[in-house]
Amino acid sequence: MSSSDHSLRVLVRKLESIGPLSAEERQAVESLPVKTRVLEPGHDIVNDGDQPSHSCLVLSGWVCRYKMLSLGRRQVLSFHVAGDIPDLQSLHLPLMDYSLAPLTRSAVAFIAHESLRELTATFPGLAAVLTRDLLIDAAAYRAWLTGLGRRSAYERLAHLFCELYLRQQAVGLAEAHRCPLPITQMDLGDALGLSNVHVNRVLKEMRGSGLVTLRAGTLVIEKWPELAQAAEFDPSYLHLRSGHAV
Amino acid sequence: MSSSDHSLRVLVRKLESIGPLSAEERQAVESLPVKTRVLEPGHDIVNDGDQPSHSCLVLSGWVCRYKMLSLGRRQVLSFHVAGDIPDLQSLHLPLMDYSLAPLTRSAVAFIAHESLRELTATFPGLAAVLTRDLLIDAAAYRAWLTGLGRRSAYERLAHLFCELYLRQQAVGLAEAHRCPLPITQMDLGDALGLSNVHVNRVLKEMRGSGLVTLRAGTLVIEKWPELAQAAEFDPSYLHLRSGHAV
DNA sequence: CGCATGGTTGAGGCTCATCAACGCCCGTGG
DNA sequence: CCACGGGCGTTGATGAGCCTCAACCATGCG
Repeated sequence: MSSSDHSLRVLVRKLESIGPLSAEERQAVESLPVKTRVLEPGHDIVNDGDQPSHSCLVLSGWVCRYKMLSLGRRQVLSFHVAGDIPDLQSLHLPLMDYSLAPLTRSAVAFIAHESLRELTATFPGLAAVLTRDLLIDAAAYRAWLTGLGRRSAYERLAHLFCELYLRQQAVGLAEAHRCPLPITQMDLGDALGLSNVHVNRVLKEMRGSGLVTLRAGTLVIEKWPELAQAAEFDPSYLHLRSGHAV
Repeated sequence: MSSSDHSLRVLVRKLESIGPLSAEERQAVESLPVKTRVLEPGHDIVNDGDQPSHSCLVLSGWVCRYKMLSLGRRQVLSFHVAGDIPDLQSLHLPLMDYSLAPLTRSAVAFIAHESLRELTATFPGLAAVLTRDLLIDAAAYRAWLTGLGRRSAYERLAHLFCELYLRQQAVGLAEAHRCPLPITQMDLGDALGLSNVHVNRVLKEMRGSGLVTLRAGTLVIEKWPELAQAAEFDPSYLHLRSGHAV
């Protein structure tokens, strides 16, 4: 079931934000066989403990990785937008150690591991880009870890906003000074190790200081320099190819 | 400058804890050219922002990854023991986004990226094992992230102890119910997002409840089941080949 | 012996969690 | 068309968990 509507272009765009692709490589990516689905929040894509035979490319909407603890405690590990393949690592590490779920209505394309193996065997350049993508992922974990361990609630939110803006900009999903952020304050809290109540209070404070406004699923960054400074944000961990002027 | 004393056996042992190696692969790893050094705490191995041309294999002692923030805030991202190559990712991601430092007097072997590239080009099986190692690293980040975000101080310490015990057991560094842990309470705090004072208090509490004792650089696990339960510890994220009975 | 490093303990305070109530928006069904 | 309900955002009150500061102790080393 090939994609007739070029939905795989979001993947090409993402990979090109990481490293250059040849025309052949672009072509090979775009003709990957996929199964497309539209998913609603509340229905997980893959679960902790699974051994999936496909990986999941996000085509639209927002998806997150998360882990659960007792007493309903949830930790969101990352957010994903169009172009991301959050469970790419299951190609090399069969057993899932986290779950994957849509946070909004999302379209995803399932790509068989077999297809990916064939692709990377044929195009070592693509294999290298995908490896880089996995390692950039790890760099993002390091940044989040630093935030959870040593940043205040205010700094954590500021840092997350910087990251999400730049990542979306890199794949053409952001406008000047604004980008989509259609997730609940609960989800933000679960990502930042905070309660939804406290997220709300910090957002109010940020709004008051005129740095950032989050409303109706849109993030508006009014003062990028101040925001980046408050977050001690250094974009190098995203390892983006392009500059990121705002 | 080859290793005359087979110091690379620690690497073989580590890689075999991840996946099987053929005799040729073992031989190839053991004959990697390396430069060995002994390093003292306080002198970083690699720094945030560097673009190293070598990766660093730990031969003995304890090494950590860390990131710094303003006001002296430090976040330790991982601990490493003999057999680990903490900055292996610099082979694919040239720019370091964290620093690497010894926590005790440590012996390390520097392996040129060029040598590693040659090795993985010749032995795809080794390339696969190294990739798996990088991804297991990411799994550990996820476990730590969950701890920092959603676990109490007590649970975080318990979880860390479980991880460090099993990882050392996997490469033959642990005895029954005990293993080395020669790092300061300050370092533990910087890893767990806690102050050294609070680490001290929680350790006292654990000692009191008879679960775990940490003294003179040795961790003694008196009640593994209770400890693992308190931590909600699930070892699957370590993706070890062997079972891990205690 | 004196000093440095790291471990231990107490007092007080701040950040953030929890609980609870209320308002808004929007979809749904009578 | 309106009543109802659920999800989400907002606000207040209270308290737990952990931090900071500061002092003191134990150990090891020159």
